[in-house]
Amino acid sequence: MKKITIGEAARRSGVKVPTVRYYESIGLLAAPSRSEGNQRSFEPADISRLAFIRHARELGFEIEAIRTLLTLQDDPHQSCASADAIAKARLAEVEQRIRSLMALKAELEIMVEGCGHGRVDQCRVIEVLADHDQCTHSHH
Amino acid sequence: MKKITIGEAARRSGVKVPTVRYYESIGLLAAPSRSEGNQRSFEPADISRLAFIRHARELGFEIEAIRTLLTLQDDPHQSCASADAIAKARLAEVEQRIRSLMALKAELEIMVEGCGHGRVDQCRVIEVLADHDQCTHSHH
DNA sequence: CCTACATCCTCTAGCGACTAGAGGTGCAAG
DNA sequence: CTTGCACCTCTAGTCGCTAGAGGATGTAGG
Repeated sequence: MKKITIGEAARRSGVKVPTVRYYESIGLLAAPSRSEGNQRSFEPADISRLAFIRHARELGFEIEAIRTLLTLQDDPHQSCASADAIAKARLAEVEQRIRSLMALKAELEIMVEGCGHGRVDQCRVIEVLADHDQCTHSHH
Repeated sequence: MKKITIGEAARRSGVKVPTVRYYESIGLLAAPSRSEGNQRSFEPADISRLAFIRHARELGFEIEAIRTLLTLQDDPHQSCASADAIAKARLAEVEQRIRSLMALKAELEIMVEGCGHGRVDQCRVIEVLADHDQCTHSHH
């Protein structure tokens, strides 16, 4: 088998080189074998694992959640109830975050629209920040 | 004038006690005068400033942006162009983040719906994570 | 006045998930 | 053989706090 260097692994998985080493250091990725010159030599399976991690991170899963998802992947006979629960929890988080950001968006739009582009003492941006009661929503 | 303790200031502004000290340490809030026993003694203006900071943080502004907004508030004769620019930039960020989260939401929903609640080797959650090509959107 | 207790003080270290940099070694091409 | 990139380890920094240690101060009741 051909040796996959860390740079190659990074390029193929889309995870940065220092991040690969970081994942190894926290035990998310098994320590690969080393070449004579002490350089890491990865297997194709490591690339898949890194891609899995990267994808999960992009979806906003936390490292500990990914650790659980990975142990599930490692043992395909387990029930996928935990995977389902993790994904559902993440979905709920995302939905909550979207709602919250929509409220922020509305408030920021009011601030920006109200700005007369004059001096600060007439600026709605500063004014709204200073006085919470001017918020349309009591979201936060 | 009556002395406002840090606990009182925290309660009135909605900023936690250690956070008030932290804001002072990074120069976001001027160091208040001290009592005989070396305890901080705040002015009403400090409470307003803290409330301003808190509100801006809730809206997701970064500390450095808030620092700029505060210097604008301190000098009301300045043009509010920078305040406007900061708020606009934040609005753009929020809009981008919402778009991104909507895409995530869609993907998570597909994962969760596809889960047959059986074993991991038939689980759509794990499967989608392992294979990025199964994503409906190429958002990330 | 004494005691209990809450609140205050400073300082350091930790969180998550990396990222940056120093200082050194390995390796392949020209 | 030398150039130059990729690799190695290790430490420290990022952001915005938060937690805890260990001690001083302030207040209310007995």
